[in-house]
Amino acid sequence: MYRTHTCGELRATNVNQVVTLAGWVQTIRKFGSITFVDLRDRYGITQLLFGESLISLLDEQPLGREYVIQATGTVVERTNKNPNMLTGDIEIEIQTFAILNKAVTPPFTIQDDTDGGDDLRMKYRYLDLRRNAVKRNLQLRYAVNRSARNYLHENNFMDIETPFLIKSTPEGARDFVVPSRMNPGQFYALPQSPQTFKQLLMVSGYDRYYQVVKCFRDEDLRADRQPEFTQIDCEMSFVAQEDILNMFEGLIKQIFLDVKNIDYNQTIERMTWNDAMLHYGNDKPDIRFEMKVANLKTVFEGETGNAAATSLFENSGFKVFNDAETVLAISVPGCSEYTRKQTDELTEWVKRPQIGMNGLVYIRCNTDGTYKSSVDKFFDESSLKTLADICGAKVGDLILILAGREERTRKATSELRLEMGERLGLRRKDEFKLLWVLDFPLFEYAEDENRWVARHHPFTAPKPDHIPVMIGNDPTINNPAEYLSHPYANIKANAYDMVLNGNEIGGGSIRIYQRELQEKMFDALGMSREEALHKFGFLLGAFEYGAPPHGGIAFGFDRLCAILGGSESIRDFIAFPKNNSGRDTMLDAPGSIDEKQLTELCIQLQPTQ
RNA sequence: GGAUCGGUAGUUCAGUUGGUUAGAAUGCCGCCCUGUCACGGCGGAGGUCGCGGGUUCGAGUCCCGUCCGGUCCGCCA
Repeated sequence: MYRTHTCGELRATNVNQVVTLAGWVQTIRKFGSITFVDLRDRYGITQLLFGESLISLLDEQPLGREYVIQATGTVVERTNKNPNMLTGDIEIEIQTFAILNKAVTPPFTIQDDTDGGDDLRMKYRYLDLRRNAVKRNLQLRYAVNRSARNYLHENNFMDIETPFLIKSTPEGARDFVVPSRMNPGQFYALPQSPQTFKQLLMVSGYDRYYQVVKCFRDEDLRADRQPEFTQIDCEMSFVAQEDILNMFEGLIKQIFLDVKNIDYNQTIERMTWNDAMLHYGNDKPDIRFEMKVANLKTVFEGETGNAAATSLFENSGFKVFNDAETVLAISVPGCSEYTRKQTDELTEWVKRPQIGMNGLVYIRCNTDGTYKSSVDKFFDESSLKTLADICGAKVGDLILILAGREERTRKATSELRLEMGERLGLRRKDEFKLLWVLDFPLFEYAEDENRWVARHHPFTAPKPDHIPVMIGNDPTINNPAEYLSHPYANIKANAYDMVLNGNEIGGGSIRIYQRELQEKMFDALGMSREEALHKFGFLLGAFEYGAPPHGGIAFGFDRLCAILGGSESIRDFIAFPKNNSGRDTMLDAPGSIDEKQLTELCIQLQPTQ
């Protein structure tokens, strides 16, 4: 053995023991005849003391940062203790040491506050991983993994692996594709998720399945998105929505307890998708703070908005509101004293292309009970008061109003709400609020193709009482302009998302398990009978051999870890992540392949456009 | 596919209105130091200002193109 102890475990109780440690040189502090060396391994840092007798040896074999060394000596109590270190009461008085491997000077410092930028740390990820900050994240990830596995195991779930080389599916994200040498001209696809396999496992009778599994989607990336990411993928048989919600509330609570030592004993709130959109403008609302959206005038899902407000707009002569499809407002608490400069800045904020509004109207609910707005020309004091009351604004609030096309306005209002929540410090990283969002629409209208697409995926079942609507109606959209009045537009899915602090951390559904309904679904998505058979014949066939009612959920493992770790970026929680362009800068992947490999695969490259 | 910000010493950054020899901190190297733990002191080395072109007497600085990276929209569950 190279060592008797790790660098994190020696304490005052070990004094006088002769120990051997092995690890990396963190820092060297020379004082003429004595030298201190901080030795680091995965478990911690221990101070080594090289005394006078070792001076000449150190001259012959000088140490450097990140050298791997082995050192033997006696544990002694320090004269100057360091209360900031776990091993700060002791040091090792070295008798012998050996350099196991030299190291060149790393391109950035291996410290908690490194001087290296993201780019460089990714290129030398194996060095970055030595840093505490990154190590802590990976440890947290492992803790979440273990907690989830324990809980699922205790509840009879069985970990079953599913293949990575599968077949391309038409719906959903773009597939990553792998050429098959043995089947020239043909390709595997990497799974976007093990969705159909886990359903087949249900058909096979493995009534509780889980997997911590890689999924692949070839879409453009963000800070919180990777081309390959990990899901905690689960499926259960003989369950209705309520059973699933209970089971996985248990899972997330267990993770909170094991990983964060938080006893999440409050009821997990439930909200319909409609309410989420109406009151938060968002299908994954952050409910750590209120600031709900007031629907002054709205066309969302046939909602008419507030009649009093709407008629006020009609009488005001203020075209912006009166002509707008939708007028939404939020009441920002305690901001009535915002200066002109601040409201102007907010106006600029909503006018940025990412938000895309034309302007912002505000009403100050002054502390003296008066009202002052940016549209005083059109609304008298009593009208402003009426609007403020409709918005539920209190004295001291600043009401922010956006108007325009429904979809954009709602999204912008949601963004504005989150931004104001952020500015007011209402989105605390150490506060956790879970929420179920239920009753999503089953279908979404795809304008460019004039057809329905599955909002979740094509295996999601409608709410039980909406099944007849789906079966009894022709999915064809004859009049694109009025797709909203098509019966399919109102079919709700038996689906659920788990939301944590405004992030979707998990989502799933009760599945279709009857061939007829599944065929109707493919039909509704504009897939021909032949195409459905070709792509999903195996699933339709399986449903004929006794498929049990089933449903499941998948958690975004990387993102869950990031939120629990208080970080914005999932990259910090992945040992070897890819950058914004899907590149691994350490490997320099993806890369080109040999002509020989291409020939074997019968692949000819085209010049890039 | 689009928008936007950035690229200067090993690293993180500063660099004025276009003007002499491009700076700081940190890291690195050398010397000194027996109690440091962000050690300290003295000295030193270190630059294709991403790349290509243009404007100009003169470009790190202005313009065009290009490559790389960050963030966001579209896309994606």
